[in-house]
Amino acid sequence: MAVTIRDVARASGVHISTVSRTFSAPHLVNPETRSRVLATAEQLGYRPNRAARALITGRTHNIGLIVADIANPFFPPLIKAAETHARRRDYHVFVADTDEDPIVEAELVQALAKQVDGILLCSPRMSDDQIELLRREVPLVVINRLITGLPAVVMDVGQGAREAVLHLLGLGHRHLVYLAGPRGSWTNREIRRAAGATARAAGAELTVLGPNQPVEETGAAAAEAVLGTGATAVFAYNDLMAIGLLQSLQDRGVDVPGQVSVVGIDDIAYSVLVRPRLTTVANPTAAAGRTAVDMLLQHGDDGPAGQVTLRTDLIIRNSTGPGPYAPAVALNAEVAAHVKE
Amino acid sequence: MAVTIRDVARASGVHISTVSRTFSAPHLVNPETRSRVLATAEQLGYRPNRAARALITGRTHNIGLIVADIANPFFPPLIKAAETHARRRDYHVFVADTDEDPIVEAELVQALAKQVDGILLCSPRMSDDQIELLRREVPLVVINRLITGLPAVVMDVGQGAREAVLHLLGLGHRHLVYLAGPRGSWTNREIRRAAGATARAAGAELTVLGPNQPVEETGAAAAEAVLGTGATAVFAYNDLMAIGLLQSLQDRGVDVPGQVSVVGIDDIAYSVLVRPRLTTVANPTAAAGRTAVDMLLQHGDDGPAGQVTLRTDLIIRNSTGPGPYAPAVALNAEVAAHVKE
DNA sequence: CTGAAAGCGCTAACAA
DNA sequence: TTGTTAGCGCTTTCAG
Repeated sequence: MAVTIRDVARASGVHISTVSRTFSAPHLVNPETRSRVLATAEQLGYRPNRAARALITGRTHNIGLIVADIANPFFPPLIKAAETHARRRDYHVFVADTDEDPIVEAELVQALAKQVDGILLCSPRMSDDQIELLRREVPLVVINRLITGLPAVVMDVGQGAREAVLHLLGLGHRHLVYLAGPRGSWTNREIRRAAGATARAAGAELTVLGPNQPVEETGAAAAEAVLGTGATAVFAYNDLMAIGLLQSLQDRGVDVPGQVSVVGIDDIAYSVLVRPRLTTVANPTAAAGRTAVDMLLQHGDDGPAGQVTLRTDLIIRNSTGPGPYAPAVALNAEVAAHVKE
Repeated sequence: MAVTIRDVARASGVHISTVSRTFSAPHLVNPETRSRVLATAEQLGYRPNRAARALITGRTHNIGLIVADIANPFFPPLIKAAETHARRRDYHVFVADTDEDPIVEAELVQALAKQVDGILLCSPRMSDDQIELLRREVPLVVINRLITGLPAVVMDVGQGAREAVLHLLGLGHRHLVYLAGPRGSWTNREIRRAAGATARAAGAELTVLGPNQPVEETGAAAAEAVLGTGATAVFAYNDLMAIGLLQSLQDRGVDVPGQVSVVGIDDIAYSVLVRPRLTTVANPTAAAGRTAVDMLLQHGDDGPAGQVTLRTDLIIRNSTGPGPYAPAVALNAEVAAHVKE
């Protein structure tokens, strides 16, 4: 089999515990001995067996990352950032995909629990109670959801939604559609709440269409319904749906943003690849991934769990344009004041 | 700490080895005893510690999956398929991203080697020698690359390239551009070779532009160069580049496919989201992911490594149209005969 | 600073 | 069918 600590000990003429120390507590070993051990280890190609180490230290140096759908372009940048950041801290990341299914999600947490030092739950679809139960089995950090007492990093989609609605209002739109996301999504609730409050405060109408699976197809399929409402602007749960809608509207001969304005959320890479380029609320997914890893690894150091909120940014591109009403130039500030809670 | 095999043994009044057997060789234990053990295990919430098990069996039940860039939409469907398929066989998947860097790639293999039962190398950028060295440390299955003696699953991009070029030729194009992919990519070499041979056999011209990083930006940046060649059709290393080029051409007022035809490879989800919809060679990425997992897990059973080639399919959409020459209706069959080696 | 010894949680012969 | 006995490769007291 592979070369073990014993081989190194023998080859360098010391006891295995000295070899062990050389790797896990170098300062406790004589510099000369240390370099000799290191040299033979190097030469033999020795690499500590993490499973064995985990057995005794109780730390696996693995992290679990559970996402709703790897194929959704929202996740890859987050996964990538988390993985790279974790690796830099000598951790490996297990990635698992739940296919948007809360049952699978719970099973995955259980399956991974003993294999990892903690799990990053990204956009979980489980109920709060469910998560509450699971957190006893394994340290959890939740991304894109707020649960009392649980460490979390969320992207402030509420603020983003508010800005987006204000943007639309300022453009002269008075009847908006919110093309909702999936049931069980905290993000979806946040957006809906914030968008609703903002529209209401301005005396504008907001029609909610949904819930929907957060994929292009549902966006495209919603075109008829959107047109049926008579609204002149649509705010979608994510860019995927916004893009699906955008293309579907254009395929029907509806001009965007001439007749209908469309705004998305996430700022996925493809939002600049469609024409018109998509106006959207940028989510700091990479930062969220890194932050979540940090929170998980600090877990225990600073007692009670923190909750970090990351800023979002409205990026105005070409899928939004003037609405049928007079541009409410002063509206932005005015409404903002109202809305500020 | 967590509940161990000893707790279960005590609680159910048997020896730990009986508990062990209940889980790893159920048929060797009395049905009554078994159900009793199972019941207490269930009740105590016992879950075998995989690290401990791995230590003795030598099998971690983990698989490593190394990809060039998670954020490249080519990979997520493959990752997802591999992960789901592996999980069904009770394996977990470590996903790692190399950022297209062969050095990082090699380091990752080494780091993961002891943690996993094998590694799936997807579109590796390393040299053959490098990979040859690494395969001694850990079982490897390579995706999208052929290396003598190494199990591999490849998507037949050569055939796809041939079909694509024939399609273009049949449309009346005689001067094509191949917008190349990254250096070190086997896929890139295959495409180039097949496309070149096919064009040559038909007496058409093929200009190669590259190598390039396989991202939208380079596709967009290549617009000028493409126009400069005077070619009327472009075949890109992947959809990302094709889409970047497509939009960049349109932004310059060049009609696609009116003036220039564009075809990509991969058939990523976004290829139908752009207008015109992209003509492309569909790669069976999900099947590749599943097949690779199977090959890795069968490793050893059937001795020498197999090499599986998966079919690709040309999907004709709207980014390709008539070229300046007479449509060579009969050309397809004719050239195909020539090209068939 | 280094060696000896005792396990981490589990499996795998071997006996009984 | 079940219990006993060794470890897997490593860390961690505790002596020396």
